[in-house]
Amino acid sequence: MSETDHDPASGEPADRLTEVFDLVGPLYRRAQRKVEQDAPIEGLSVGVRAVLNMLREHGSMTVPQMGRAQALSRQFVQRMINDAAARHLVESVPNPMHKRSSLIRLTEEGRAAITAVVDRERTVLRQAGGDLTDTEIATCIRVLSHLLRFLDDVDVD
Amino acid sequence: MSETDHDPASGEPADRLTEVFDLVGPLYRRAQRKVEQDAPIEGLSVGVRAVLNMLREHGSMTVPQMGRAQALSRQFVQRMINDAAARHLVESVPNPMHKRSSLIRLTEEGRAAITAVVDRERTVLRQAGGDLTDTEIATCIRVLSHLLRFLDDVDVD
DNA sequence: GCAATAATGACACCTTGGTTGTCATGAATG
DNA sequence: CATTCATGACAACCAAGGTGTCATTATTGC
Repeated sequence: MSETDHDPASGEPADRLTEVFDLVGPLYRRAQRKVEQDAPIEGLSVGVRAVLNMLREHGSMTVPQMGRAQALSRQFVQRMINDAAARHLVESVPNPMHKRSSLIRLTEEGRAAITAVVDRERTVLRQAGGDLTDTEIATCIRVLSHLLRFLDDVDVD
Repeated sequence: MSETDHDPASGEPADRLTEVFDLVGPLYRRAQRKVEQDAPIEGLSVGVRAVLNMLREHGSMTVPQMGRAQALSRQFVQRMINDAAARHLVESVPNPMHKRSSLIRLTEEGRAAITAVVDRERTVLRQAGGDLTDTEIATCIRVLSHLLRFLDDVDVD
């Protein structure tokens, strides 16, 4: 049928990259649905989950830092953090570096919650991994990171 | 800065897959922003772009078919198609297979629009490709497809 | 030390991708 | 022929995420 009129195997890398992005969309949507259908146990919205996860892997940071790190608007991150704080998942501690913007830190409760969620996700992903090799996954990560870095010049706020 | 100094690359493939999804989110958001900041020339929303692109690569299909193909709700696809139809980017032609549900086909105008958008995106991606090899990209596509297929059991509608 | 500037927090509002629910209708199938 | 199923249309709704604005407070430059 109307296969790619340009031979994919020999084609420009750019064509293949289009394919990558055609996959990223559905993948993102489905993952999001899976997560929010799976994680209501902790009652974490996707946004809150995201910021908690940032804190989990990066350690304490300020709100604007988190926004920049994920190319999310400062205000959005703030809202998520406020939400999380209201549930005692994070707390703000004075920041020795910046007087005005305090560091956000996971509470024990928060750490427990995000760890539980991530662990649950990992369990699912372990099945999803299937026959994928480490090398393949590493390559995938490298490609995606590369693309992400390239698109990184967007400025929010 | 955000070196992975605390994140040992040890481990289960599942851990690496978590990384993949951690990349998919930001990538999706940024790509979306790039697209909609780049494509307002044609005035295509992300949704309309998506359905047009489906028609472009797959040929004419019915609305429910498109929904199933992308795990989007029938109604959402319909809205996008209606939108596109209102702008004469698609038209419905009688379907020899199903009397009731007509085939949606790209108009010349629609084909021109989606082709222009995709081409423009390709140009950007060509730079983004950089030093990525075809093999790497192919691997990435394989991994993502695999994951997508795994998450595919979601049912909408 | 003081004025100018930039960064932060707070809050309100908006857009939009996407779902769900419902209904009428017309087709497919028993 | 009766029933079921699929489609289109439309409305209500939700959540992710952005934008605009303002007051406040640091930080910087002089």
